[in-house]
Amino acid sequence: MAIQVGVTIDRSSPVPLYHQLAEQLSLAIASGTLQPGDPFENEIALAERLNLSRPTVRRAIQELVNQGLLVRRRGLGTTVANRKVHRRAELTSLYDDLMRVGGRPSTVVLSHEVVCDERVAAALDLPADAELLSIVRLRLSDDRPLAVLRNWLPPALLDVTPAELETEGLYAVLRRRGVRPVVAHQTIGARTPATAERRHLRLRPTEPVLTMTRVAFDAVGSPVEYGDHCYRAQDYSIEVMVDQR
Amino acid sequence: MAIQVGVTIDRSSPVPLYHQLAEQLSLAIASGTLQPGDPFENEIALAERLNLSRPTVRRAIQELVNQGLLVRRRGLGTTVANRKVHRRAELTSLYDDLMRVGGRPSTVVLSHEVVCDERVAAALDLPADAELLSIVRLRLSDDRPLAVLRNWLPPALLDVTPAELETEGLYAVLRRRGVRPVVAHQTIGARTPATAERRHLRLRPTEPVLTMTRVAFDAVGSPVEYGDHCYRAQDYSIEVMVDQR
DNA sequence: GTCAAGAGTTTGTCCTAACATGTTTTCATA
DNA sequence: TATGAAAACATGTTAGGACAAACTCTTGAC
Repeated sequence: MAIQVGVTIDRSSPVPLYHQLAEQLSLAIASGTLQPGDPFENEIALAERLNLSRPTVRRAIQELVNQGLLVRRRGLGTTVANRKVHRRAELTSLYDDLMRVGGRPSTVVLSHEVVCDERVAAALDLPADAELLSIVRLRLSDDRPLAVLRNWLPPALLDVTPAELETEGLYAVLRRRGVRPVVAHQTIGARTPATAERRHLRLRPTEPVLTMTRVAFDAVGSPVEYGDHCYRAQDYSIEVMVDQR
Repeated sequence: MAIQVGVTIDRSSPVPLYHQLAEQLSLAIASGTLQPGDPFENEIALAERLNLSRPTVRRAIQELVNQGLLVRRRGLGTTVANRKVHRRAELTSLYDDLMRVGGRPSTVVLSHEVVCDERVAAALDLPADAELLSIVRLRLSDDRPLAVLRNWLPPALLDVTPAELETEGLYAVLRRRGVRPVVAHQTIGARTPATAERRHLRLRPTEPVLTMTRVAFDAVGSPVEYGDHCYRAQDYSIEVMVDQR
């Protein structure tokens, strides 16, 4: 039999109804109230029970399907997806990643200056002579060096200070300014490190680094950040969810 | 002024109207008929002109927004997004990638046998004693070795033959069987290669390999493939589009 | 006993309609 | 002339209904 999830809808809230519903269903799945394979209450019954219209309920369910939490099959109904396919939203910074796994991250700002760089400007879709804030940071986890992070910020963000960057991740700093990256293009590779990088990361001669260059934009397509990072390959890997819709 | 794109809708086609519209708009953007920054005809006018309802037109536009082709702003209208943020659906195999850039890829099947592997079975969410088809391939581009590809396929795909794999990419073989991966979880790293890998890839002692392990599932959450690949880092990088919705 | 037709269930598509909310432009007033 | 209110405009949210298509399961015929 279909499982009835406890949901409360607040019609006076500014949060859209479909989003309220999606959040609560998502929580029910995350908390284990709904297990993978469990049949889901059908759209029409759910709409009737919650006094919502079918399009609203449908949209909430669609949101979870897009996240890979639910699977719909015509004629059969909707079921909770295999846990392995649950995708989580990505686009976090290394600092966030380390915080989440309980590391004790710290940052040393190696360099912080305004520059012009034709190649970076082109990648960010800015004029070639645009002033960019160039930042080089050494990221450590529990006092062990982990990565050398080179970043360039667009003209609107020249006021980012070294002090901010030593206490927070770059993305947190951007978020506090209302800048929210929503799409990024990353290229991931590997190489033997340059001398300076090897020294900073305390690598032995044969050890490789994992490299990632990233271009990030916000919702309206304004450039947010260009990054060129290299990581100690022994201690770091990059996880990516890929999907085709 | 808003640009009117030429669109023809075939109501007798089994293809949903919103998808017909989305495809044709997508084409107009790809072909350059619509340039980045161009204002888009508004939803209501477009619906009226094409004799479609607003929800249908909205859905088509939403599809393109999800792909990053369009940007909507309430009160302002919809515009064609900056070309840099156009994301393209990923989840292609190395073979497809090489074909696209005009390389001449070839494949040597090094090993092809049915095995049991507890670790792989767990990743694919299968019982520990499930029979898996283990495949090891050497991928070459213009006769230069590029990657060593180790893959494991679930019990339903034990009939995949070495001959197929030498003429096509793995994903093409799966597609012909009606198996369509829609979501994958990848972990990307770097390391120094094992002796056998170094020999196959003709690497000098200090050169690193880029590694990628991948678990792929289809739309209903059935496992499709487990892959453990290593690439010549000099000749290959992995591109990923990341987004937050 | 087996196979096929049909009923029932559930999601997929499409429509009309109304009101809300955020932006820009216009125009009247101080 | 400057300022603020209102209008015009575009997307966002929600509702309710109708029919289509895919799948399962039961029933009935051979």
